[in-house]
Amino acid sequence: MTEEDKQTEEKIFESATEVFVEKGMDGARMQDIANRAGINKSLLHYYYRTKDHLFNAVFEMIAGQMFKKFAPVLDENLPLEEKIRFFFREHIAFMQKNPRLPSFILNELHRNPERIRKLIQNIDINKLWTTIEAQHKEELKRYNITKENIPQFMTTVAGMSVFPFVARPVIASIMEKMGYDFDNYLEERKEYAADFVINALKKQEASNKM
Amino acid sequence: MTEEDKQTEEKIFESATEVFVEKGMDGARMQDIANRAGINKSLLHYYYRTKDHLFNAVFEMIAGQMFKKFAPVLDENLPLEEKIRFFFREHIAFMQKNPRLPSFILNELHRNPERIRKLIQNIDINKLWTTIEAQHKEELKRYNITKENIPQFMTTVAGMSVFPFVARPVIASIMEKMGYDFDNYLEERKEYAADFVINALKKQEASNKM
DNA sequence: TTTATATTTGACCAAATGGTTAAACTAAAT
DNA sequence: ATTTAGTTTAACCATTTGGTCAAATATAAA
Repeated sequence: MTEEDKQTEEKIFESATEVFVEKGMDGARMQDIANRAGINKSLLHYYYRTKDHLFNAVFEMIAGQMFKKFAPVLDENLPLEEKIRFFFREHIAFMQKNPRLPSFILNELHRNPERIRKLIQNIDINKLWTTIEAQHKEELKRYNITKENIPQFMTTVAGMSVFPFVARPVIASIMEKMGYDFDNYLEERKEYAADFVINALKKQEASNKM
Repeated sequence: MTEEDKQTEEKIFESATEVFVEKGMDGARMQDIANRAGINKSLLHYYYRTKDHLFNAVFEMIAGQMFKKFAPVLDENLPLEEKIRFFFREHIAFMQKNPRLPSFILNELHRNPERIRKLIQNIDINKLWTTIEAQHKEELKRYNITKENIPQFMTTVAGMSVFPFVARPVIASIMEKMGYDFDNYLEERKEYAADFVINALKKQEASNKM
């Protein structure tokens, strides 16, 4: 039945997501996925021909989900400063709920770089820049953000948000030794990161004037 | 012979390093390692009993190498600002030569978090803080870096340095689309990151005074 | 030179793993 | 009720893979 059908196919997809995200493509085992879904291994091949197919389905969904999280930043009609706060709040919150996604995605992109082309092919980066520039012309000028240095700025912002999750095991261990709580650190990071970036920009602005 | 011996064992180690760093533990194949070393697969087991043993040997060497790169920052007798510049220059330069190490290390720590304990067990973090505090008491106060928020600060700095390498495929692809050069971006990042961090601190300082 | 020791190899093995298939089962259509 | 189509399963297969072993080779010691 369509109902039962969806249930099975969906269960497979969910279990596959779990296993792939946790172990990566190379470490994942089809039997493991079948076990978690509580079904026979053959069903995996019945619904998704091969491990590769199944993995692709999962990866595309995950990567899409992650990239979508960046979009609202462009839509929201907020001053740059507020957008920065908005971004860190939303992005870190999303990763708090899905702490393994960043590592998973970056990792698999590393293993298979061609995948990236497919992910970013629809994005017209020059248009993106035009949009941003239109929205924040004065602020960008004030903060000395140019088309030339925007990659530096963007990767700084992205890194501040993503790095804690990519390096989670290390950071969490060290913090444990210091008697601090990692979850608390994440919570505080939403504000700390935003403040840090905004401070850097404002100082830049001050230096500019001289 | 000791000479031949070392040559073989070393060749194995080098090939293993290549393969493990490139493919990770799960993706690496013993046969692949043997082929690159130009020797019989059995020799791998002769010198390093199992794949796990071989991997451990490689990982410990790599991780040690990476962590050592953080040490000079503490030794150097420089003002904080200069230390920050020194760190980004040295750390990014090291990773430029070994662009895959960060992903490799973080990944494998993710796969086997217990490994971290072994890596950081010798580090007395409280003592580390005392050292830093002694070296930069005034600056820390000025910039409002406390024992409570130092994890935020340290991960920010580490992230700015490491993230470009962890997310290299994504960043490089997007930059290519923009007509920019990734290697150039890395080169510029040494200064950009330092400036950015120092700016953030200085603005913090300015706000503090009010 | 002969003996003992270390090194290297090819053949081999057992387990794991992705994938196939034919049969059994379920449920809707006739 | 019977046929038909879709779903699920157990048994099976071929290949890969980490690992072993005994024989062969080279090297040092006697």
